[in-house]
Amino acid sequence: MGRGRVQLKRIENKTSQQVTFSKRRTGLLKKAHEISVLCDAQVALIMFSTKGKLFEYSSETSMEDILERYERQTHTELSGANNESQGNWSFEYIKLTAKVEVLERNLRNFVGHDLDPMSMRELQSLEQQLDTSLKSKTAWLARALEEQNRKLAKMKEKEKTFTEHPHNCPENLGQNPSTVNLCSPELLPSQTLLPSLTLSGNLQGRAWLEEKAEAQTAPTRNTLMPPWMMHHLTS
Amino acid sequence: MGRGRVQLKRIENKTSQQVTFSKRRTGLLKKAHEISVLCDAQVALIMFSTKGKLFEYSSETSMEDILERYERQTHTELSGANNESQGNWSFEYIKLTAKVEVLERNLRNFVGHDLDPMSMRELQSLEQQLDTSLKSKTAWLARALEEQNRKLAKMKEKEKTFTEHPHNCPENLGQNPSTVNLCSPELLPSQTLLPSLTLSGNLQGRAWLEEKAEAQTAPTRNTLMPPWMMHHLTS
DNA sequence: AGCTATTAATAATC
DNA sequence: TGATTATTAATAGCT
Repeated sequence: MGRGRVQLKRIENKTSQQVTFSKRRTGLLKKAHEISVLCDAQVALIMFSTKGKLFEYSSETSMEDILERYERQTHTELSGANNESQGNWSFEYIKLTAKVEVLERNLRNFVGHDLDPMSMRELQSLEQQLDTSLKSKTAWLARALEEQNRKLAKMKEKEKTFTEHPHNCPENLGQNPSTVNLCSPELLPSQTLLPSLTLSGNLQGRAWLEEKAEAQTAPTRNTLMPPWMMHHLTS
Repeated sequence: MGRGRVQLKRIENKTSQQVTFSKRRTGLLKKAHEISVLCDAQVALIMFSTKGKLFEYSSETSMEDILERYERQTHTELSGANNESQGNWSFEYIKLTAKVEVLERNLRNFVGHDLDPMSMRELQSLEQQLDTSLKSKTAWLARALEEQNRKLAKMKEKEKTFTEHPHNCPENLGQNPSTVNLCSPELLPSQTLLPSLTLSGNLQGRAWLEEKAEAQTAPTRNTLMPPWMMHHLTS
């Protein structure tokens, strides 16, 4: 809806990208508000500009409420270990570590391979790979934690027996083993990380956007939305 | 943009409200996707229909990532007490967080771009930076691990002693408060991450890290958006 | 920032 | 729902 069609592709010119972002952002916020009012829907919209600036909209109920509801509705099936309990911190840390490593590896790959078009496309699957990687790692972590906990539980029990003789053991030694120990040797980062991800052979469906971007090849004017997005359109 | 203007007011007729929701939802999702691609923005959109059905969109990076980033950016609260080990942890964690953000941004930048020689050099610098940072992080972790392992060894020994001499209770085991415990409750991750950190000097001033004020749209003419919404448009 | 020429979204209707 | 069409709304390209 401007003077000429626009193809769904990243605007390279920083300035016009900025301008477009500003205009479309306004439009998007407006439409988000409209649908929330017209259809009495709860809407949360979060946008980060390239420079990292945050823009947000949330319908009547606070953003936090909506996000909470979202988490509730999505994270229901996931392991309840997501609570703010002990393991979380270390878990998050390890997660980040993994992420960095994968990112790093890919960057290295990037540099080393002089960035041919293939690599570029492969790069686009990075996020998905990250997700996968983290998921596996999570499983692994869970197993490790469980084992560790079992050990600690054993220890604790022994201590308990121990403390039944107060005169012999005045201190409460149960504090330390009461928490999951993420520092066990098995959890060394280097060992924690999964084997390197293969970049090759991960092209499934990712090139979709780019292909659509070059509209010249597509005589049919099809929807501008990628297939994966259609999933959300099912009502 | 239909046959007649539409008032920004809740549609009473349930059926037409539903129809409108369906149509506009599609449009909104599409536009969210478009702006994310065109302007290389991170976008998260969450919608709950009146009936409670969830619809969502998130640009490339996962929804969780975006929401995380959102929380990080909004909740600028600081955790109060920082003891030694805790401080280290937080610091490292925050550093990692920042790093991931930078990495992701750069990856996003590279994808779809042709890497010019300059960028290439920047990339290498980034990599170096990462190595250094990761090395220190690893070193720290190693130290923590060592200590933790020592503690465990002691415990085991104690256990052994206990088994052999039930009435003998070794002292000061696991009492060292400075002992690194990755699982200590005070280290809850949910307690905040600082706003983005600069990774270090040689990353600043890069073309791809360019910090520029966003060109803001400040509609003087009162469009359909209520005043309170304008807040989001304020720089 | 403003100003159009145009395209895109969509309300009404079938 | 899904398609069609008449209209309005959003905006790309400029200044």
